[in-house]
Amino acid sequence: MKNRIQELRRDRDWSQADLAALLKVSRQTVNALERGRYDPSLPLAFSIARLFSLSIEEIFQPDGGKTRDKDLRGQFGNCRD
Amino acid sequence: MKNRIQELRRDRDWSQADLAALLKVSRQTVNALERGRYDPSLPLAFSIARLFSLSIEEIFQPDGGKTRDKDLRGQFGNCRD
DNA sequence: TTCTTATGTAAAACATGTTTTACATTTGGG
DNA sequence: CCCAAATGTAAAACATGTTTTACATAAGAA
Repeated sequence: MKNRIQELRRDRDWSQADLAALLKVSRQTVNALERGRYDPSLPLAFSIARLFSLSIEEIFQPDGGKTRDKDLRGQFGNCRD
Repeated sequence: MKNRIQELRRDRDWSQADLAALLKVSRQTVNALERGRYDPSLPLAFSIARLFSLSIEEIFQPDGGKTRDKDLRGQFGNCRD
């Protein structure tokens, strides 16, 4: 998943710490999100979208990561519950 | 976070297992999401939205849960890193 | 150069999301 | 009633997201 958090933050001249405070998460979380180390939870994604007055889709874009199909080879034919 | 997954699934006459297969997650995950036991990851939310050809915002709605402010009393005034 | 702010990183602990296995309950059709 | 499919639930294990503490580095201002 790609995101435009850094771009949107810089447009507003906010530091990572500023943004973290507004979102009420740690600065490390903002840093990790900007650097693509992991994706935010859905609730945090909503907070981010609201803060920037954009839709989630305008900020986050599936990029061939987890939104793409998993590799399922060899995992079928035995799927009892 | 509220969601309309069950409604959208029933509109299409799919079982939870059908939907799980389409999303490539377990049936228990679909059940848990419908029953509001937890929110999906952002990537899974995207998969769900795409499957139903809707935006994430049309399916998921913050409902006063984690999207609302945390209780921050007494947590400020000492925020060194 | 020194001080300060901003940013990158790391490890541990903890919280949340997901799978697997397994079983119970409900529902509708025969 | 009986049977099958659908749904609800639970515990353990594992994966991912988040916080806390702590430190390193870069860059700019004084």
